[in-house]
Amino acid sequence: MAATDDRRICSIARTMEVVGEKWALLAVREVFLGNRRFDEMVRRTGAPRDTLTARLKALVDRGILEKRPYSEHPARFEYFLTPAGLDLYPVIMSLLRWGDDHLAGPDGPPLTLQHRGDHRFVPQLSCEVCGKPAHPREVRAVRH
Amino acid sequence: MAATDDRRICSIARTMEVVGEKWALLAVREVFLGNRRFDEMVRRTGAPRDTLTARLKALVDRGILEKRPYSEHPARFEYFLTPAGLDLYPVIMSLLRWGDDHLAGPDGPPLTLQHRGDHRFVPQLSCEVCGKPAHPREVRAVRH
DNA sequence: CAGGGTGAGTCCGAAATCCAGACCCACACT
DNA sequence: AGTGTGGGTCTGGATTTCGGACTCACCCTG
Repeated sequence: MAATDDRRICSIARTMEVVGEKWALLAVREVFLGNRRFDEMVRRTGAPRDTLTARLKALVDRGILEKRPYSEHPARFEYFLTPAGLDLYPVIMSLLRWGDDHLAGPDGPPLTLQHRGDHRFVPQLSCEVCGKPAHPREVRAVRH
Repeated sequence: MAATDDRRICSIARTMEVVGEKWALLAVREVFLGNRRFDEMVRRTGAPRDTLTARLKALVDRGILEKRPYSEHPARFEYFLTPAGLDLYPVIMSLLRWGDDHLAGPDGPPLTLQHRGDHRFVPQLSCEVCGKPAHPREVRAVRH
């Protein structure tokens, strides 16, 4: 009977509420790639203009993007990443890595990345404290 | 006029198609936390039973989870991560880190993690090639 | 000046999804 | 006999998403 709301209080769930809606992360991806304008994002992502409008607004409201005019009069805008938005980089890169590893076609990953100009960038999870790569087996959750 | 489909071919988009639907990643989170059963996942995530049924089926079809019976006759099942599923760990941890950094309440992050039993685990993005932490500024996309 | 193009949206009705909650069935426990 | 549990299915309504057409203000070209 008890209306058991054992729903986990969790940073993952909270984050998903902010960036988990359809097209939100692809809009952010475009900004990371330097595409800051509405029409360009529509073209690159394939999102309905409608939906993209709503997502961008939400991302601005949530402090992930910042909307700046680059021309008044024909009022035109560009979207920039805030510091919080920049912090989504690991999320984007982890998704990219997984897709590269598990969904790449015969001609390999569609996009190649370079790190510090001198070697291939291969995203990986590590531990900021000890600096070593991290694997699920080595991590334990501690109820607090 | 040209029906310009400049949609980017991209591992991020492809990954989102697989795990980007609502509740999919939270179901995966539960399995990482050791909760392998349907009812438990419903309770912990708050997802509609319906939707969760659909997600689990999709995740199994996509090779991210594996459904194993742990009792026949009252037919009962548990879900396990496949190797591809385990590879989602960085995605989950990156989302967690972002939530910890940007959405935590006054009493800090809801969940603490431990790495190799002897220190706090703080998820971070690094480069597998050079082993160093990676920041957006240091990475360049190369059209190929 | 007419015609076309661009950027950033808005509006529309149709289609797909998601939702809460009720229901179901097979079994175990008391 | 009655209650509980596990893993669902069903239903009907609410919410989102969709593709495409439309708008509006401006610029550029001939």
